[in-house]
Amino acid sequence: MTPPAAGPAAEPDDAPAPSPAAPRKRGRPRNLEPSAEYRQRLENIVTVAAEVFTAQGYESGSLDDVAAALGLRKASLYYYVKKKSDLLRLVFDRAITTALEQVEALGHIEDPKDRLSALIRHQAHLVVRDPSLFAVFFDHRAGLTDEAMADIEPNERRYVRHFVSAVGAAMDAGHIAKADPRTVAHAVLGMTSWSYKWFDPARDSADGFAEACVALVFPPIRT
Amino acid sequence: MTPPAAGPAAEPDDAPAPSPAAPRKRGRPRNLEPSAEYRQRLENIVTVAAEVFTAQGYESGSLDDVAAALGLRKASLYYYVKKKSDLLRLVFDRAITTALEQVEALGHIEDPKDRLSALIRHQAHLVVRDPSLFAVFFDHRAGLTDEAMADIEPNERRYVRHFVSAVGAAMDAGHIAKADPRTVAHAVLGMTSWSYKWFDPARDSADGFAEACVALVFPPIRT
DNA sequence: CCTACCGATCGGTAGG
DNA sequence: CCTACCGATCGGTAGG
Repeated sequence: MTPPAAGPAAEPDDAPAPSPAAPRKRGRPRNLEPSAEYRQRLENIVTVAAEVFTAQGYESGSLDDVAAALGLRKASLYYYVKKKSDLLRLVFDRAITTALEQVEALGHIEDPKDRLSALIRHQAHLVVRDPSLFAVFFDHRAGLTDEAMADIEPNERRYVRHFVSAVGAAMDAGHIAKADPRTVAHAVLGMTSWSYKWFDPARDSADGFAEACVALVFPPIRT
Repeated sequence: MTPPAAGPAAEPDDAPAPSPAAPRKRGRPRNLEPSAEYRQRLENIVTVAAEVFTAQGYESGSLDDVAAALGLRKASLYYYVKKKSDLLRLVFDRAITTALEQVEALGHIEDPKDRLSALIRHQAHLVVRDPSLFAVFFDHRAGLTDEAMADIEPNERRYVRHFVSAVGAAMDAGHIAKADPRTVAHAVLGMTSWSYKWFDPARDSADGFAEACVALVFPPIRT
């Protein structure tokens, strides 16, 4: 495997993109972008790290364990990350990024009931699809550095806000009982997210679970 | 502080209580029961350990950290436990024991709707009252030894069964939509238990939260 | 991406 | 309940 000129493990080096008016840099531009193969391998490392950290915890899942699961030596991981906590941060980044992207794609739904239903289905499927990613996200926050935490928290808040506002809209439209929207939003997030602790794909159906959650919040017309 | 003759850190030593027909043991009976003060101090250690493990995680919360939070030296903890994982097990024991006791006290309620409502209120208050105890219980299972795990799992299953059967009864009685009872039970457990991740006593009301959960499952009559 | 290695932390023990 | 201490693990580095 040929090392790219610069990867995430190298010095930050992400100078601001030259503004349109900036003078052209002299000479051959440095290879700032890591190669596609490199990024691909890093993605794989993150996936495996999430599995190891889920099974053993962040602290006791050693870099030797992660490397072994990848068929590498520990020192080779330092070619991809500068420190262990970078691995954790990458897991967290992937978790909120994918979650947030998908939720944002649902923001356009006008009808309050449809929007909240879609959010519930989304959250149920998201967590069930990637249990180890979210197990790390939910259970190993203590391992994050302060800086990583500071980066992630605003995104998390935005995420929760989508649920709070959808819950509030559903209340205003009379679809669910009036209560504190933040509380109810967290109840909804809890009932869906909790699945990483019990859901067994061999036994449970993702759709069945998602629909059960929707039906709990919006009970089908009763006789 | 005077050491009791034997504490949990000593050899198991819990010989079965002599059956009524067993011959009287000769001589002064050995002091098998740890003193009340000793047990009290151990309880305190468990409380503090739960806080330390919640804040830092089980692996990175060192025995030095736990001892310091108690105003002790690390080696002194070995007067109370034989190994670090005993501390974790004691936290888990306290969590399921109190949870199970309270749930069992609710089993007598006949009306399915009342019973499930009571279970929901119970779970909400339980977790909100003792967030660090349950944070450890929910997030640091990986630190348990296999034996501790084997001891705790059956109790946990019994606990879940209470919810599954109450959910099933509420479905049969037509109070909630028909679905897989196990799935719905876990949804209910999730929406209540999740509170250890977001509930802020300075901002949120425990009763308000509990009632919001009940209202989500049993919506008040709508106009 | 690997071999070899160092330093710090930490669970646990000795002995009082 | 404490002081002193040991051994193993593990994150991280040197150097190729």
